[in-house]
Parts: sequence; C-alpha cells; structure tokens
Amino acid sequence: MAFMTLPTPASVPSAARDLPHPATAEIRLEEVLHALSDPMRLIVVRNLAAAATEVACSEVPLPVSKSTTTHHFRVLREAGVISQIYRGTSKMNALRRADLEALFPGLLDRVLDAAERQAVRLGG
Amino acid sequence: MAFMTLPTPASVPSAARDLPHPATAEIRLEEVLHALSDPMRLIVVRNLAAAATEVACSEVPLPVSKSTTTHHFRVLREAGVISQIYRGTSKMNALRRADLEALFPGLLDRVLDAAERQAVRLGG
DNA sequence: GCCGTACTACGGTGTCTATCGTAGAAACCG
DNA sequence: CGGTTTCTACGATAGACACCGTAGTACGGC
Repeated sequence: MAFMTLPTPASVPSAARDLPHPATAEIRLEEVLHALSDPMRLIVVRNLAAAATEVACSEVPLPVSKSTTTHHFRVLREAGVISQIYRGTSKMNALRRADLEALFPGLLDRVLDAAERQAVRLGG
Repeated sequence: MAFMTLPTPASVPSAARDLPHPATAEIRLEEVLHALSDPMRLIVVRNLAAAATEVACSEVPLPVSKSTTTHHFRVLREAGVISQIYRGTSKMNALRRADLEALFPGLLDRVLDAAERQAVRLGG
C-alpha cells in the first residue's frame, strides 16, 4: 500500500473532502423558502449578504451550539442557497446569488429587504 | 337567557363563527416563508393569486384529503398570508396582498413569479 | 510529531407537522 | 323537517427537525 505517501498527483484536487451541492437546475423553490424560514438561517443569509467576501462558519455568531450551526449551514447548502468550500481548517460560505437570480429573479433581494425591514420594525 | 333568540343586533356580526387572524403588525417573515414552503400551500396561494374574486376552499383542488386541506388553509391564515370568512356553507379565502405588500414590498409577487417559472421549467 | 483550531458525524430528545379517517357542526335547499 | 354540501375538530401515526453533547477528523503551526 504505497499510495499513502504518494506526492499528491495532479488528478487529486487540493481539497480532500468535497461537499455536495445541488446543480442550479435542481434547486427547488419550496426548499429555498423552507431554508429561509428559520430564524437562525435567516441570520446566516443576512450576514453572508452583508459581507463583501466569503465568510467562515465561525464568523457568523449564532445563539446555538456548534453542531447546530453546522446543521443550519448544511440545510442552506443542500437547498442551494449557499456554496461551501473547505479552505484550510475553515469552511468558507457564500450566497449563490447568480444561481438564485437566474432561477427566481428578485426573490433573494426581496427576502433580504423584508428581513431588514422586520428587524428595524421589531426593535432596530 | 333571552339572548338566544335576539334579532341579531348591530353589535353582533352575521357570522356566528369568527376566525382569528393575526394583525398586520403581528405577521412574521419567518412564518410567512414557512407557510409558503409547502407544495400544497403554494398551490393554494397561486390559485388565490390567479383568481379575480375570493375563492372557496373546495375550489382549490389539492391531492390530499379534506381535513389536510383544512389544515393547510389554517396554516396560511395563521401566518397572515390569507384571510378567511364564512359565507354560507363555504369559507371564502383571499390573499392579504395589501398587508404583505406593506410589510414586505415585492415579496409575494416575487414568490409567485418564482413559482410560475419553476412550474414552467419543470414540465410546463 | 504534537497541539490547537474548525468543523463534522453520531446518537438522543422533545417538538412540530403532514397526513389520514371518522364523526359532527353550520348553513342552505327542497 | 330532512337531506345535501362544506368545512371542522379529534385522535392517531409516521416522519421531519432543531437542538444538544461527545467523540473524532482534517488541517496548519510549532
């Protein structure tokens, strides 16, 4: 079993672990809405929308445990709302803005605006 | 207890059974999104949006039982998405367009458009 | 090689929910 | 009044889900 010390051939990408993302055509409106209907996940999405660059999971403070945070990020990824890639020990997250815009024009922006308005309305 | 046969004074509305609706300020984005994230309820909302007038529960054909249909209409009402009033033996339903538009401008229209696009995309 | 950081997988728990069938209330029609 | 239609309330069930803690993996730095 000599492959254990192989010098990482070109066919093997740098990231050992690949995360499954739905293709754009596989994204379903019901699942997107469900993903966005949880308060914790809405916080995550608003944070990602406000950030200029990609954001690590740990950079989004949620009032739940680490494992629950992981769970919410996975729900968002599996619904097609965010993309995730490993970068070092971190997992970077970004909104799939272009994909969502192509499928559901204006939807994400309206949800973000609605969330902002509600946040202001309820104790800004 | 003479009120049993009172001739319906002005203070008593014609409908004996009153349905609880959330006030506009009580409507929450998370609950609206959750209400819209179910396929059956999305069918209902699209039907109501397409109809010119108010629609009875029985006029929206869903592939589920009668009691399940009742359940879905109640979820939509309690989330603030629709209004319901009894009219004879029927219960009439209508979208709370103005309330939703005031709270979350453009949201409902974007969801309806997204649902339409997805329906076309997935088997016209 | 060892340690710290970041995230995950697993197993468990309590709650919610989508579904059904049955039985029944409320209003209209004859 | 009796029958029909429309919707509901109840009880039950199976599955989903939000949450936790523990244990473990992968990576980077020393």
